[in-house]
Parts: sequence; C-alpha cells; structure tokens
Amino acid sequence: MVNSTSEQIKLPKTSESEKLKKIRHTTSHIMAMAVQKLFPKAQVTIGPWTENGFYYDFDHPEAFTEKDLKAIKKEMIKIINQKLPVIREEVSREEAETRIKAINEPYKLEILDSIHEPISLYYLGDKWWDLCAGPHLENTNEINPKAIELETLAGAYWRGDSNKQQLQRIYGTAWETPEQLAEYKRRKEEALKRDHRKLGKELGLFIFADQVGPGLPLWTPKGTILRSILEDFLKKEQVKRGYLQVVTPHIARVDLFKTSGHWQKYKEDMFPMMAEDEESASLERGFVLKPMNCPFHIQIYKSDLRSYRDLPMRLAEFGTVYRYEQSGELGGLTRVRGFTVDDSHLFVRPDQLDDEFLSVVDLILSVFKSLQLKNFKARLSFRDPESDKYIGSDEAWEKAEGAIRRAVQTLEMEYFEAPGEAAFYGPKLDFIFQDALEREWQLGTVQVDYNLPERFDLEYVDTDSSRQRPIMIHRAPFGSVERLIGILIEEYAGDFPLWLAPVQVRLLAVSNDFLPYTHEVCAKMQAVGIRAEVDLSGERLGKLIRNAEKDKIPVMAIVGANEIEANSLSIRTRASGELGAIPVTEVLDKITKAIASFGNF
RNA sequence: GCUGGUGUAGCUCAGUGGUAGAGCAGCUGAUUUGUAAUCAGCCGGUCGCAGGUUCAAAUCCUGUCACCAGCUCCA
Repeated sequence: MVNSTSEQIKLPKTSESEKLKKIRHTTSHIMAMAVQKLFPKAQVTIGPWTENGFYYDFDHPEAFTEKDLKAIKKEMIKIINQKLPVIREEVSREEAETRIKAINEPYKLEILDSIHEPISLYYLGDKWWDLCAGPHLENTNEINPKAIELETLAGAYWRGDSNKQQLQRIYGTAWETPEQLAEYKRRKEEALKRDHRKLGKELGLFIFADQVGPGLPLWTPKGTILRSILEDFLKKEQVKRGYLQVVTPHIARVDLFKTSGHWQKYKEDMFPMMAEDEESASLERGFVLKPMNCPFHIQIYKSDLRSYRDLPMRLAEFGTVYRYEQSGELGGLTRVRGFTVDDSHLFVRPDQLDDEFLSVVDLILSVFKSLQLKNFKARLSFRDPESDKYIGSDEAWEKAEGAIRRAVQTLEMEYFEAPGEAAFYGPKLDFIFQDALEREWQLGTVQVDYNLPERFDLEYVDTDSSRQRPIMIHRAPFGSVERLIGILIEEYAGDFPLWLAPVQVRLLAVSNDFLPYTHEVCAKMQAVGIRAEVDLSGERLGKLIRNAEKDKIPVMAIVGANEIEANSLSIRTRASGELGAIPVTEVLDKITKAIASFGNF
C-alpha cells in the first residue's frame, strides 16, 4: 500500500542537488579515511558520487567483509562526531606530487597525471586528505550519522580496464535526513518487488532449468501467450507498412559470418563451431548457431536480381539468435544466451534512406505508445574516432551518422550522442530503458549500414540499367522479445494491460452450485476470443478473490444466485475494485472493446 | 571472464558438528460458502553436485555448477 507521507518525501538524484553532491562527496572521503584507519594497507583510488549515493575503490590485499562494513561505518560516525573542518587547498602540480609521494599513494599519482589545473586537495581536519575537485561540506558534522549507510561490496577494475588491477569497491549512500534514507530504502524494497525475475516466477511466465543451461529461458503456456501477442501485434503493424515476413534457419556455415565479419569480431562470443571432424575443425569448416539474422536476410535479397522498383525491400523475421555471453553477464530475461530479435532488414536506395529511416522510427515510437512505455531515452550510438574496431570507409560512416542525426532532428526528438556505442558495421539509434533497479538496457534499435551491402556485394539495377549498391537499415523495435518482456513486467509491476494479460478474466463461483452457469459464461467469453477461466478450487469467495488478486488477473467475474437470476456478472477489477453487477452481454462487449483498443475494462 | 555473496520441501524461509523443521502450495475429508486466507488430516527433502576432515557434516575444508550484486563485455 502506498504510504501517503512517504510519497511526499522527495529523493533528488545527486545531479539535481548541490547539497547532496557535497554530502556524498564528503561522506565518501570520510569512508576512505575510516578504511585507511582500520586497514592501513589500503590504498585509495577514486571515490565519486553516483546518482543515489557514492562509492570508493580501494586496493587492499585482503577482501573486505560485511562485518568490515559495520566497523567502517562505526569509524565513520566517530569521524563525523569529531567535527572536522573540510579545508580546500589549491596547490601546484609539483607540490601535489611531493605530498602524494610522501604518503605513498601510487594510484593518486596516476590520477594527478590525468587532471588539469587547478589542482585542489581537501583536508578532513589535519588528519586525512585526498586529491579532489570537490565540492564538499564545510565540516564533517554537517552529515547526519543516521542518514548514511554502507550498502555493498564489489570488485571494480582500476580505470575500468579489465587488464588492470582489480580493486575493492564499497558502495554507500548518504542523505540529508534519516527520513530520506528510510524512504530510499523503502523504495529499494518496492523496486525489488517489481523485479521481473521474481514476478516472472510468481506469475508463472517463464523458467530457467539447470539441465537446459544458463541464460536459456523456457516459456510456460502463460508466458508464451505474452510472447505470441506481442509478436502478432508487431507483425500486423509491419504488414500495414509493407514488410515481408521471412523464415531462416538457426545455424549456418561459419563462412557466412566470415563474410559479414561477425566471426572475426565475435568468435569468442559465439557458441563453439560444430565441425564434422578434426580436420574440418582445424580448417574452421563447420556450422555455427546464428548470433545475428542479417546475413540470412542478405542471402534472400541476393537470391534474385533486384530492380530499383523492388526497393525498399523490407524483410522481417522473429529470429532467435544465440550468443555466448560471459557467465557474469547473464541475468533474468535482460541478458540471455538465446533470444528472439524482432528483426528486419530494409534494403533501400540512397534517395529512400531518409524517408525509410523516419518511418522506422515512427513505427518504433508507435509500438512504444501502444505498450505504454514512456520512460526511454534516444541514444545516437556513433563511432569512437579513436578506436579501430569498425569496418568501412570514413565516408560511409559519415553518411550513415548524418542520416541518423537528420532523422532525430526532423522528428524533434530528445536524444544524446554516445561515441563508441556503434555496431562495428554502422551507427545506431538506440532506445534505452531502465529496469526496476535503474539499470539501463537497450530495447529498440535502428542502424544504418553501408558496410554489409559492400561485403556481400549487394546490387540493384537502377533506372539507367547501371548496377547500384543498396543501403541496409537494420531495425528491431522490441530489440529482444525476452528483454522487452522483462522490462514490461517491471514497468507494469506484473499488472498487464488487458490485451496482454495471459488470463484476462477469472470467473469465481460463490459456491459450487453456480459452477454450471459459470462455465457457460466462460465458454461464451472464450468463443469471442477472451482468455477466461473458471476457478475450480471450491474455496470460499474470499480465498478465490485473494488468489485472483495474487495472480494479478485484471478482471474477476463473480457468480452467485443474484447474477444467475439477472443473467449478469459481479465485476471486480484489479485496477478499480468492485464495480457491481453488469449484464453478461455488456461485460463481453466492454472486454472485447477494451482489448481492441489496448485499453482497460 | 573477474571480485564478493548465496544455494535446505513446488514456493518463502528457520536450522553453526550429534535423529532435517515451519508457513504457504499440493492431496484427502468435512464445510457450500457474497468481495484479499474455513477447519482437520496426510504427502513432501541424497540440505545444488563431487570429493575430503571427523566416531559423527546441512553445518568445517577443497573443487565444481547455478543464482545474486558490482566490474569488464554486449553484433
């Protein structure tokens, strides 16, 4: 239940509050000081704020434990109570270097190398200091010891580089008041209840089986309804827009992916090649599970000579791909090893590129609208000019990035640019969503690709009968059906809108005497395509309702003597509670209309 | 892949070296019930898996698998 007082407590992100920035920065320093007091061997590295707190990375030979966290927090409170002034001092690079060398902190020296003047140090009294740009509070006693918490331990690589030393990271949070901290904890608890892994299990949507393997979800009948409805919905939208559905196999010769370049780039991230014998294996001759659908669709395009009149050609497939994700990356439905992409590849002429791109974005936005997804960010994932992991000419990249930028500007979308996030063959427009724990995931994506048409030597015959090269647009509004469902579960907190709910109506008989009528009504509902079921458990009404509520069934229809008398149903919905008796025909009408309009009862 | 944590009945969890427990679910029986739990009985576990230490291991040690948090990666 929503607590009205706690609802009023605002929890600003760090970036929205100067005060919290100072509190968290200073608290992270206090934590580092406490750690070094208790663990003199610990070396300090960096300790920035995060949107909900802060962390500090330490190099320390022994692993910190949960017990250590308690001791560290105690020590922090002592430091706070010492009322140490926080003093800023600006020093020259040479002076900073001398002082860092004096306390033997090699990581800090590296940081010094990478920062620009002015170089500032912050002292906690005269007991401890850190190289830091601030801002900070003026005195440690401005921190409320009851408003801080050390949360969790984790490993983190120095400078985010997995080839470098792994450090120990301590995450903590700090607020202005204990009430804020309590509210923060409460919201974290709430978020945990929305976790799609928990809800997916409770609602019986999907399972994982040890014997099948990690990252390989199995879809139950209920979960399959969800998947199928989503797929059918998108297929209908695609038919309206001239897409052509295709089907391609799950495996292919490794050569296919050598031509596309995936093998060279992602060999380690693919399931191992299947070879007939050792000789074939050594010659890299064999079959692989597909990690992408594009090379298959390209083959279909190539299977015939295409005219400029055939373009744009939009080949679409719900294609299941397999990627050997690192074991530590797997989790729920958001990162799996086998997943289904609502993939399509559009082969277009250069003069069609901008319009096609716009209509793809339009499709994606309309899909999100129907799914009531609002909290997403548009990311322009461009090439990192420093990196050499991309294929293709600079000219092709510039053209592709230009097309994407023109599209978001034409549509006046809010977006941000992310250099280094491009695919190896082209830039992307990605739609980023957050899960219940505020982790970000890419769902929809549109990519402009000049490179694969080149690698596969794609052509069409132009008006002057010259051979021209088409451009490819890769696009997937859902991205991955699995990930989408994970996000939807969390977005809806398990309360699916009527058109998506695996069970739309559950009929509850007040006593077994009324079951025949209940079955009759259920059959009527099923006959018009409503997913209805009768509760046969024979429990009392209170229990039936409780179970239906727990199963998050959107519409409960209660049948007793009164309803049979009036040929009606007592309707109770998850969203609005008791609605009273409504004639059966009206109920059927309302439900079918609500489903058709993606609305509620 | 790396660091740390967790793994006990279908589910949620208790059990720190001495005979494996609870609630819910399931089954059976009684009850025939009007808007979030009717009562009673019964069933249910190689304590993730494999080694080891010990008279004795869910409990201690080693390895392994899976999951969780974070890091790294993500076509």
